[in-house]
Amino acid sequence: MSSMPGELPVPEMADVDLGTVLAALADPHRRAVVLELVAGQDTERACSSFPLPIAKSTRTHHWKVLRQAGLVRQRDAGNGTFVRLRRPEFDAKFPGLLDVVAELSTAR
Amino acid sequence: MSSMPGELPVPEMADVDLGTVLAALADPHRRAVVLELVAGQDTERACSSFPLPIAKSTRTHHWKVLRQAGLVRQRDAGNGTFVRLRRPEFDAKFPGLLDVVAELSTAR
DNA sequence: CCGAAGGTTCGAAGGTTCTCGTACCTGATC
DNA sequence: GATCAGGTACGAGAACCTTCGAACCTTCGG
Repeated sequence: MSSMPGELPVPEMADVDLGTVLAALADPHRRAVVLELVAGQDTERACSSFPLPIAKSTRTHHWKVLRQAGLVRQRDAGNGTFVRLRRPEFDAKFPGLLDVVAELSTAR
Repeated sequence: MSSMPGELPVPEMADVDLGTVLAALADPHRRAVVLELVAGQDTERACSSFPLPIAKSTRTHHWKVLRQAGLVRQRDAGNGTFVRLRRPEFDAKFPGLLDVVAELSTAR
């Protein structure tokens, strides 16, 4: 569990389980978010910038799931929070997974 | 829904949703089964040949989930049932997914 | 015919997930 | 200071998932 000022705690990548990752990616809302993050390279994005048709508290829940699955890192800036993929880290542990899922979500 | 003599019904591959697939693969027991099937190429295997530490009725449940996720085809031979991956079909719709997940489940 | 092996169906318990509303907090803006 | 936008924490409900046991079915081997 690393935690810097404003950084919400995330699990060590070594402790992240594949099953947890797949479960996190199974939800359409979360997959949509991850898809946008992948598309935007590893840039940081405001959490409020995702057009999810769900309540505020539900969004908070989904961010938590994504954090705990090791997919994203979240920074609290007082007003507004920001997310970014744990890109190099995640790919080191699960090479190819993010790209394949992003590819499959986009292509039809 | 195709169904031949002894073949349990499976969804059309076109109707299979990525979320459903990822959810199916999120479970450790089911992932273990899929992993073995991938390792054994696309050979058919007896359902009873998988060393799962769970009750009979629970196994039945998991086979159903895997069938409905479009991952396997199951044949009922009176005594004993048999499974095989829907390999060429599945890869056509979700290229790379099965290989990546199998790879990530094996390597550690 | 009888039993054992392999499976399905059913119902139920226990846990988890997704969802929401309400209350509350923090920074920026008026 | 009041207000607003963005978020979190908490509690609750509905739905779903995993699991099991009990009852039942079918086939094969004696």
